[in-house]
Amino acid sequence: MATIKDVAKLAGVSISTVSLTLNQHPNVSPETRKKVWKAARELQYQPNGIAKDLKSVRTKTVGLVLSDLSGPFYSELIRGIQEVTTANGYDLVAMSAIGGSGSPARYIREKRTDGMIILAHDIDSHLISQAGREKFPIMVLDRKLESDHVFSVTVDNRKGAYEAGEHLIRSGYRKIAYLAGPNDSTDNAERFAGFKEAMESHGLEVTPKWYIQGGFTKQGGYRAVKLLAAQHILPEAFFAGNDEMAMGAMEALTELGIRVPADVAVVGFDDIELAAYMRPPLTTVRQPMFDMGYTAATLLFRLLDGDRSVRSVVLDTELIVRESCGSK
Amino acid sequence: MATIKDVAKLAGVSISTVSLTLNQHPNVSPETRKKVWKAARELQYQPNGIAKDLKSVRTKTVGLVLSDLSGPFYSELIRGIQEVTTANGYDLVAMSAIGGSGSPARYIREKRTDGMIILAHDIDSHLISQAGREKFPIMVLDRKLESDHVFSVTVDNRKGAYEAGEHLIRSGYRKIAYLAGPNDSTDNAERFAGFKEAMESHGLEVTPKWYIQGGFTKQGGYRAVKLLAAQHILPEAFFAGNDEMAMGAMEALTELGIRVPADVAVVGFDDIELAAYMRPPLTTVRQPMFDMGYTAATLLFRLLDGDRSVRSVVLDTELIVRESCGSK
DNA sequence: TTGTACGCGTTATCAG
DNA sequence: CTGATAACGCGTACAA
Repeated sequence: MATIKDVAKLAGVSISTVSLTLNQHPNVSPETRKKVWKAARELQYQPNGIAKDLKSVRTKTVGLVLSDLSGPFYSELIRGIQEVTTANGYDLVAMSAIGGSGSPARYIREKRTDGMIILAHDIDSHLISQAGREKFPIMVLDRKLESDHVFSVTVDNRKGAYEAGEHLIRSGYRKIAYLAGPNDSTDNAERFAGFKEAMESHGLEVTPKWYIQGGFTKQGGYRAVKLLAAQHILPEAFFAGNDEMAMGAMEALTELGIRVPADVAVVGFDDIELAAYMRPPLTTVRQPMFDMGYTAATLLFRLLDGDRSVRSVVLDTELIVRESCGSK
Repeated sequence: MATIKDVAKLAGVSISTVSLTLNQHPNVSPETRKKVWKAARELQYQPNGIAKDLKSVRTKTVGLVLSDLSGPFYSELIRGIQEVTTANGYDLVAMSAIGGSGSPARYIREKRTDGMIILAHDIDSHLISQAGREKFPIMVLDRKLESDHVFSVTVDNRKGAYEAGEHLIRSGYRKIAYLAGPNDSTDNAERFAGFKEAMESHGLEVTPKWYIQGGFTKQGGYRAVKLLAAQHILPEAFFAGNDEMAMGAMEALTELGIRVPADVAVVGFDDIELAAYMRPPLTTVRQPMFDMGYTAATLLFRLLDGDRSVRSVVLDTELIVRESCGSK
C-alpha cells in the first residue's frame, strides 16, 4: 500500500505539499499539482482512513448497534437513520451485539465513531452511560436512559399495550394469556404493564399461569402454545409481546387444528412487515420504526452540534386492527 | 477522554509501563501493576481503538457492504457470516451502499477492515479488483469476479431460472413475461438468460415486449403489471427476477381483480421469508443465503491466513413450488 | 523492572 | 507557494 510518503518521493516534493494538493488546498501551483496527481495515480495512492481519523478526531461515522443484525424489523429503522446520516454527510456502520456483546461493547468504549445509536438490550446500561461524552453522544432506543450525553427515543409501550389489551377485552375475550419477552427487556416489562393495566381496569385478573415466556422469538411463541396445549389449558386469546412470537404462536395453533380467530384470537406488537401477510393477518401495535430512526439520528446530530436542549422523546404507537383478533 | 499518557502521569510511571501492564505483559512488578490499574480505573481509561489499529495494521474486523442495509432478505446471509466471524474472534460491521455508494467505496479503499464481503451491485467491479490485496481479501456475492485477492460466492442463477422457467412451461403456460432487475445487475442478466434458455428449448420465444423493467423493487413489479394491464396485454404468467417484484406484481394483479394463479401465474426468485406468506404463497427459486454467507466468510478467513488454494464457489438453488404457479 | 525514543500515516502550523 | 516539524495515541525495541 502506497503511503503519502511514497507519493511525495516519486513526485519529488514534500509530504505536506502532497497533502495540500490532494485536499484541494488552493495554495499550490498548477505544476506541482500536476506532478502530485500523476504520482498519486501511478502509485494508486489511497489515503489511510485510520490515520486520518486518528489525527482529526472526527470519524464522520455513526454507529448502530443492534442486538441481532439479522432481525426482521430493522429495515424501516435503518432507513430512518440513514436518511439523516447521509444528509449530514456521515456514514453509518451497523454491528450486532450477538455473542456476549463483546465486540460492540469494545466499539463503544473505543469510540471508533462520532456517536452511537443503540437498540440492543444485551448492552449494559451502565456501560452506555459512562461511554457517553461531550464528543460522543449516544441514543438508545430500547430503554429509557438519560444522562448528560445519552438520550432515548422510545415508544409508549405501555399505552400501546393498554389499547391492544382493551381492544381484545372489548371484543369479548376474558381469558387472555401474555406471551412474554426476555425478563431483562424494558420493552417487555412495559408492554406487560400496559396489558395488565387494561385487564385490571376491566376487573380482569392476570394470573401467573398465563404469563408465558417466549423470549421474543418465533420459536418461543411456538413452544409456548404447544406447552399450554399439552396441558389442555388454552386461553381465549393471546397477547404476544412482539410479532415474532405471535407468528410462532399462530403456527402452533394452526398445527393443532385450532382456528384463529374463530377459536383463539391473537394480537402482536411491532407491526413487522410480515404481520400483514400472516394468515389471518395479524392485529398488532405499530411501532413507528422509521420515525424512531429518523428522530434518533436527528437528535444525535444536534447533540454533536453541542445543542444542550435535546431531551429524550417518547413516540406514540398505533393499533392496527386486522383479522387475527376476530373483530373485523 | 483519558489517554495512556494521563494514566502514566497519574500512576507516576512511564507510558510504556502502562502499556505493558494493560496488555498483560509478564515483566511488570506487582506494585507497579497495581498502581497502573488503579490510575486506569480512576480515569476510566479506554485505549483508543483507532490508534491501536493504525499501529497494528490488523483491525480484527470484517466489513460487509450491502446495497441497502434495510433490504429484506439479508437476515440469513448475515447470520451465516456472523457465525464464522465470531468464531474467529472477529467483529462484523455492515454498511450500505446507498446514496451513490460513496461511503462504502471510501471504506473499501481506505481499508478500515481486514477484509470485505460485498453484495452491492452499485459498487464498481474495477474498484473492487484493485482494492483487493494480500492483506485485504474481498469476497463478492453478487457477481462473478476473480483476481488474486478477490473471489466470489455466487448462486447458479442460470440453472435456477431455467428450472423455474421450465416448470412454468411444463405447467402449460406459454406466454410468459419476464420482470427484470436493473440492467447492470449480473444476477438479473443470468436469470434472464436461464429463463430464455428454458423458453427456447421448448420452442417458445421471448419477445422484447415481455421483458419489462421492474428494478428489483416491489414498486417496480407493481408498476410493470399496471402498465401492461393498461395496454390490455397480459401474459399467462410472470417470471419475476426477484421476489420483491413478484410481490408487487401480485399486489397489482389482485387490485385489478385478476386471480393468481387461476388467471395469471407468478413465480419469483430468492425465496425471501415473506414468500411463503404471500397470497397465494409464492413459487420461487430459493437462494441458500445462509450458506452463501457462511461460505464467503470461511473463504475470507482462509485468504486472510494466506491460503492460496481458495477458489470461487457457485452454489445451487432450489425450486420451491408453492401455489402461485398453479401447479399445486 | 522501567523509561526513552521511534514509527504508524495524516493533517496543521509556521517559517522560509 | 513549499517544506520542516509537531502532533494524534499507541506499541515496542532497546537501553538503562
